[in-house]
Amino acid sequence: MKLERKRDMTMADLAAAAGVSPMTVSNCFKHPGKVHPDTRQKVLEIAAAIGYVPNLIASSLASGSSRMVAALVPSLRNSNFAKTLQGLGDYLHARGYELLLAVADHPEQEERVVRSLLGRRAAGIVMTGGEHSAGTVASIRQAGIPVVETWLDREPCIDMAAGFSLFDAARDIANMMIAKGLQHIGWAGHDTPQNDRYVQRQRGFQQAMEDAGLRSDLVFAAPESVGFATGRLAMEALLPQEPRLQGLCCVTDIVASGALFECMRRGWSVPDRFSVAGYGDYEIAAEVPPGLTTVRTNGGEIGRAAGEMLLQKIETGQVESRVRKIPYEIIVRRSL
Amino acid sequence: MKLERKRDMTMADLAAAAGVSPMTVSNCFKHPGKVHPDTRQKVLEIAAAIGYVPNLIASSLASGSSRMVAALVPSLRNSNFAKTLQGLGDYLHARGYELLLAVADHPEQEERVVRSLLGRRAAGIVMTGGEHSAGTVASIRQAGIPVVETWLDREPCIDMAAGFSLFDAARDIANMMIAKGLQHIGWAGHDTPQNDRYVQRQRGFQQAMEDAGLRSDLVFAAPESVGFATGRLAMEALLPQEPRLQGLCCVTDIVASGALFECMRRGWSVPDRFSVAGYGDYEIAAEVPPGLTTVRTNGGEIGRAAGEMLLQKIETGQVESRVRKIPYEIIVRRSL
DNA sequence: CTGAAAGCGCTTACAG
DNA sequence: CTGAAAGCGCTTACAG
Repeated sequence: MKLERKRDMTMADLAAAAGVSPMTVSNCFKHPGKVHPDTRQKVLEIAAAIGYVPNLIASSLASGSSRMVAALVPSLRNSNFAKTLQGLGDYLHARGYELLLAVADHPEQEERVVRSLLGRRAAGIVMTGGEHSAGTVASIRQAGIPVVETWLDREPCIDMAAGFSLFDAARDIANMMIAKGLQHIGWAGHDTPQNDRYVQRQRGFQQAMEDAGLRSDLVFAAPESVGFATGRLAMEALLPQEPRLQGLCCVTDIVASGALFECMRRGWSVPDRFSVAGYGDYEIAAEVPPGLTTVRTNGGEIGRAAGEMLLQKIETGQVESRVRKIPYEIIVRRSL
Repeated sequence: MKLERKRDMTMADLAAAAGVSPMTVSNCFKHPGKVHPDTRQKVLEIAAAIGYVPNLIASSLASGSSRMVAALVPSLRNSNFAKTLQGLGDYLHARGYELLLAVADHPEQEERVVRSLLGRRAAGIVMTGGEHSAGTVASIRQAGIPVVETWLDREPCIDMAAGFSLFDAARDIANMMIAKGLQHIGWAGHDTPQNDRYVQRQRGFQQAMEDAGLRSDLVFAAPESVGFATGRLAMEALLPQEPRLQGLCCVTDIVASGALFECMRRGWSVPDRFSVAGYGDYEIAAEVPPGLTTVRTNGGEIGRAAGEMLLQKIETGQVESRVRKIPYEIIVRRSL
């Protein structure tokens, strides 16, 4: 007994049903202006009636264009990336492109995913950050596909970049703590040399401390993933090192909220007894008592800009500027 | 002047370079056992050397199989979905399938996205929840593609389902509040009849209250999106209605955390002055003082189960059981 | 405005 | 173990 594969309804079937040639059907969808209104209406009606769904795989192969852009993020749990993806998706959809989402949180997986995206002939790729394995970069270069790296505003980049300087933003908020008169400030971050986005922030903090002639080595680097617990652990680790510790500069608002929670548990008033700075301006920043002073980034705009650059490059082969700066700002609340 | 489209390196190119026929090349990748080890090694070496990337679009068209499963989520900001996607992705990748992620947060967008997924001939679809527009359901049925609806454990479903009863879980935790002796309990949720997952939870809460002979209409439904602010707004709205209010049962841990923040601001001790129940056991539940009692769901397992059912259906045409129950549990901390 | 023919880059039986 | 031929469902110049 042989399993017969169910055959999809095809353009030829629709053409037969409508009494026209397949290529007239094709034109009805792709170049409506080229076919007589009556013919078009009839074809479209019959298509709807019989439930014809154009095979986009065949379409891509024949046309050599997938009209599909891929976005690669390291994690789905970060609301910043969610905003970037939203901004990117909205831009692409409005222009008839689709967004294919892929997740890769370590270099090996990234290489696998990139190969697959290239295999599916994505029209362009949006990546997160600027750290990629040599294999990934080589595949992309070889394929000659347009790429935008996001949360980055510097060259060298593989192709294009949209974002801001994570280093500058962290330095700015650390400087704000210093300007408040704090002298003993710690950093709560993540021990991951792979994650360049975290490394940049830590360096920005340290630069500010050094420039002010303050101790810059009160650094807690979470060994595992970074989260609410990191804020608590940082305080537990740093206070014994420096009992005069007056504040904590955190790699994300989540970590900062965890530090605020720890202050509540200890009954420490914020900012009188202890100050906390965040990064990201997540929703929690405005709600957690007493309100978190933080860096507001514009993830949505980064996504939109990435989409714009990518489509420009895809459609014209070039782009106005390879690097687009998306400003950040510091939002002052009551935690420092 | 004519723009010449850059041609990809093709299997024929690789075959020529290796001195074999294209179909031997194809076999090297797809059926390695069918080709002599020496030949295979040579082909693979040359492929790597010249940077050949198989065209998966052509492959899909020729073979009639995309080996690509699509997942549709309403939002990227929910860490529960992130876990489901992770569980699903891991399962699929281990079996040579890939995960295509799509986001749709309203019916209209869902229909568009589903049409596109069908057009790209996804091998199966994982959806979130059980509420879908008639158009979406019709397209899916017409295509005859396997579908798993997640966060659901009931029939009727379009095809298959994996999850638990959101209603039961909410009723259970409300019953726990009642068992503690609380009599005046409010609900903090979302005003969205479209979001069946929220509606089910609210009904579960109300059922518990009614069964206990208590007032079940102390309900706050956030008009906009639901978040930390919702917890605060619910308290502000419900307290005037019922000054004896003793606790709040919340649609998510985020909302519950917002309520805890409001208690801190008011200087109300939890749970003595006020009790709070969450839903989801997000990371914040264990960290926010004094610890949130909540429903722990198993998003990762839901994703894995969905993948398992889907591949079974894709590969064998049938499935052991159309509905798979994934248990939840109540995690007791100190907020009630 | 409409259509016959060739081709996109693979895979699938089927022979050798 | 290897390969010539047909075909997957579209689109693309090119004629009519």
